[in-house]
Amino acid sequence: MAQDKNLTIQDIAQKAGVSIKTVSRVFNNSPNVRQQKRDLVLGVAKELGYRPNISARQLASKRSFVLIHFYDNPNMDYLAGIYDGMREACSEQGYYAVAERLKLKNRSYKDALLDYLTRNPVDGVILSPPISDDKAVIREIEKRDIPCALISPGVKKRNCINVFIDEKMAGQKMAEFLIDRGHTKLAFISGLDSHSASAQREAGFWAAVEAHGLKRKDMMRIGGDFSMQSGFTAFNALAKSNKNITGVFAANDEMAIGTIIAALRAGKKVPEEMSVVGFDDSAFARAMWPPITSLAQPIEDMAKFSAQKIIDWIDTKDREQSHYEFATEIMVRGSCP
Amino acid sequence: MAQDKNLTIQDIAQKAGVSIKTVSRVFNNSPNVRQQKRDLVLGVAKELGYRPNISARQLASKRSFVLIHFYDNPNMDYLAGIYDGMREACSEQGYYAVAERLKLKNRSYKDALLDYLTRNPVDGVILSPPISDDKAVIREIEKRDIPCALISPGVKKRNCINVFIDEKMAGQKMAEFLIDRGHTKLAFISGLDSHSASAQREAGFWAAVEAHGLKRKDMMRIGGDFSMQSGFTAFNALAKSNKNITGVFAANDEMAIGTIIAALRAGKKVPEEMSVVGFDDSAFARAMWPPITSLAQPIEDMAKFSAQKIIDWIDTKDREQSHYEFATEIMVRGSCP
DNA sequence: ACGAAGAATGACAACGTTGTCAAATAACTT
DNA sequence: AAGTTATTTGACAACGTTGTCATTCTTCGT
Repeated sequence: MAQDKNLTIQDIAQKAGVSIKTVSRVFNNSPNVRQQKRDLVLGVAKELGYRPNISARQLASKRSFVLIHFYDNPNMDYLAGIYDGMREACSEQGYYAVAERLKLKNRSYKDALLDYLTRNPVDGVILSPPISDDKAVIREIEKRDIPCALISPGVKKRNCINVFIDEKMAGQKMAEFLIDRGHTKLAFISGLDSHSASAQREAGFWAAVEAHGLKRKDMMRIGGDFSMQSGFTAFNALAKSNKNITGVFAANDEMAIGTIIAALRAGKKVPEEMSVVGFDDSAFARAMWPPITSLAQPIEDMAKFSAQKIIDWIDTKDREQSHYEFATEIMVRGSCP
Repeated sequence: MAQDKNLTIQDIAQKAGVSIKTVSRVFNNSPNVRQQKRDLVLGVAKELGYRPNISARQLASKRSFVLIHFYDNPNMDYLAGIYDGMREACSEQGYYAVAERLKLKNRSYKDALLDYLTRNPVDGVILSPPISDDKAVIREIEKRDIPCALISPGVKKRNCINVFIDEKMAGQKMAEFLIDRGHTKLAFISGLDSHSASAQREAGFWAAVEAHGLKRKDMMRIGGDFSMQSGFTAFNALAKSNKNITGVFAANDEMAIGTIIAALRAGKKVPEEMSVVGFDDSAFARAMWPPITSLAQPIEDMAKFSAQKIIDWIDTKDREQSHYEFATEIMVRGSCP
């Protein structure tokens, strides 16, 4: 198998003794092909190492074979994870994975979307936070009957494929991780309000506080914006208070890093005098020193799964289900061992 | 202009009163079309908002309209810059920008390349360090007559488009920046040997030392590998020596960050007791605290330019020149103000 | 065992470009 | 002004698929 040469459907059809159209049907998972022929064709194709010509497919079918990921969160780690996952699913099925930033801050982002959609037809869409919660965007996509998957949406939509982790439970797990290690005075550093995930993580935080009978007045809640910078300021707020916080839970890794650096500058040892946990398991969290204990979500798997489900949806014109929850894992590292 | 509807060459030809083929010629910058007709066609096309159908083009011409960037340096900032630059040039010309990692560490990377090239035909290639110095890769690409641009190659190749900055001069500039601020005891933290850029930056460093009559024995040279981790260890080496180094030049930002964090942990203030400069002007260098003084190269422009030149090369079957040098700039920030 | 209905198959024309090659036109030569 | 040559144009057949629709096989009910 895996020969070169530009084989065409013609070649396969000839060798298998069937018509061109039957081969085409097999490769499109179309119904109405006897299993026996299907196997025959697949066998011959594999033997000869045939790969369909995407351009011809696009031209004839008027499909684009493009799956696009619209995002507005410039976290490169996260994006790379999604892209890799998408690509894995796509390349198996002869689709293209594409990513495009949609800046929600710009007033005209909806026009940009429409513009993009008319200029570059796409067969499926994946949205990540915060766009997975943008009703206007989702509406436009639904209006065009484009299959759509939402990664970690704040509210699940019934017409989309929803792929998510239990953010609240994850938040609770992280808080309990701190509590289990003896910390009773905790701080939560929140992210941007436009990301509903931050609020859910916070809810989990408070649920853990409640469940373990800790006093709310020993807790602190500091508003951040997911940036390293806001981690610095958060630490300053912490230091100014006399709450004697020893456990910090930042809603993402960048803020955790910011907190740790500010702490180091202030001469406070991490984790000896203060433990910090993050969220996202980013590359920098691993590279920091101390490396940061963080919650890992299987973002690459989630993206791959989303892409796979969208492709199924395109192929079958029907999707089985719309809710898929993924498991998370705490990566224990030096910042809170 | 910019109407919707799927216009075809046919429509334009009709409205302009010329043949389909003439329109095709105009859109391919083919020679042998009277300027008058060219303008006419272009005008009509613009008025109607025509956009060529890429699939049909690919199918008929057997070109892929794909420009691919092969890389093996997982620095996301750098990659994103290159990708954005490529995409800008590509989208103007109806090309696709694609990126693919080639892991030089894997013994089979050459097979992976060949595999990729036969599976996914590409019209042009852009290589970034360290791949822009890999002779085997370059040879395979030349063998297939695929136009190729090298970004920051260690040695320029005459059959490729070479796009670069003067690494040695840049290194010298950074070292002199430290010297100008009164530092006389300097350290250089090198990167991986496989990146020739690191050696050139070091050469610049020593040139500056020489030019300013500083004593070589007051200097330190510490081997790193571009990772944050190696920045930590570098600082430790620094601290152990009794050279009393006050100015550190790291061959990239990650190592500069590592150095600073290690310094903070050791209770050494940056920049008060020690100044640190980096290289690359990465997002994290800007976000750190203190933010890091770093050398910015116009990587996005360089990539856009490379893509543009490759497309010209494809179109005209001939390239004008092969060496293009870009200017750099020191971004002065808190780590060495 | 005979239709009727449904499932499986194939012939052939799209799809929107570019390549080829011949025809028409312009630009020189002498 | 006629003969050459170069430039410009266009007709028509690819390119490798899928859509449509007619045809042939199955299966099932009676």
